[in-house]
Amino acid sequence: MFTGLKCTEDKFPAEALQKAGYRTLIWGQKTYNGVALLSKVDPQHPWKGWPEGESSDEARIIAADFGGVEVLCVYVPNGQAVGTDKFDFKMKWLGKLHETIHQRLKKNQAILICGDFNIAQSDLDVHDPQQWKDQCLFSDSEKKALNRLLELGLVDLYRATHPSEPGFTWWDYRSGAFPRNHGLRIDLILASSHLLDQVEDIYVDRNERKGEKPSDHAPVICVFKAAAFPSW
DNA sequence: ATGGTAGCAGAGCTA
Repeated sequence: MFTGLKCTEDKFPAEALQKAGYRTLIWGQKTYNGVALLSKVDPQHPWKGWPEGESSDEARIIAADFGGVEVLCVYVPNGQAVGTDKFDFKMKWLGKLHETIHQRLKKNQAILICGDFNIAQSDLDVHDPQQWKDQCLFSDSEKKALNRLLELGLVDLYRATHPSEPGFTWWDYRSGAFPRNHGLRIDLILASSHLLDQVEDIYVDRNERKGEKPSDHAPVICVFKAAAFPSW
């Protein structure tokens, strides 16, 4: 699962990935956004934008069914700052995501929603909750929107298995945030609750935030037991 | 105190 490709599909290394054995679902966009799903099994019923055919100008969500579990890759708008037009757009986008997930859970569809949520939910998810209080990524309205998603019946897989580890996934490029561990946990894997028992291992790979030209995010790696996807 | 860094694209916007 990838977000923030910042390129059109022709610039994404799909061929190399396919040679390495991955199926690729890509929704690219010039300069901004962009999402992709890689898999070792065939995706079924893929869609992007919004599921009922509603179009979207921004490449922020791509999904497909993999062996009976629908996987949604999301790049939630950053929101820039509380009170801006971009923040309003973020809140509206989260409303649509809520409705989309609600429809799927109503049909008992097993789902996994992973990506950059651009929201830190609790004090444990933030290096300095006082500094971040009421700021974009940590405002009450954003936290409430994320809580509404979870209340539909989803589990935050990392937090459920690591109740006291911060598990930061993002550190600003500025001010030496990574070496100081001034991070936030904003990249999440939310799942239908029955999938929690199927988690073999889940962790943040901090090594991806090191080295030459790293992303400002580190990936959350989740390994499921084979029983989670019986048809694979 | 409104900085600071990075990517894309080729200046300024977004994060």
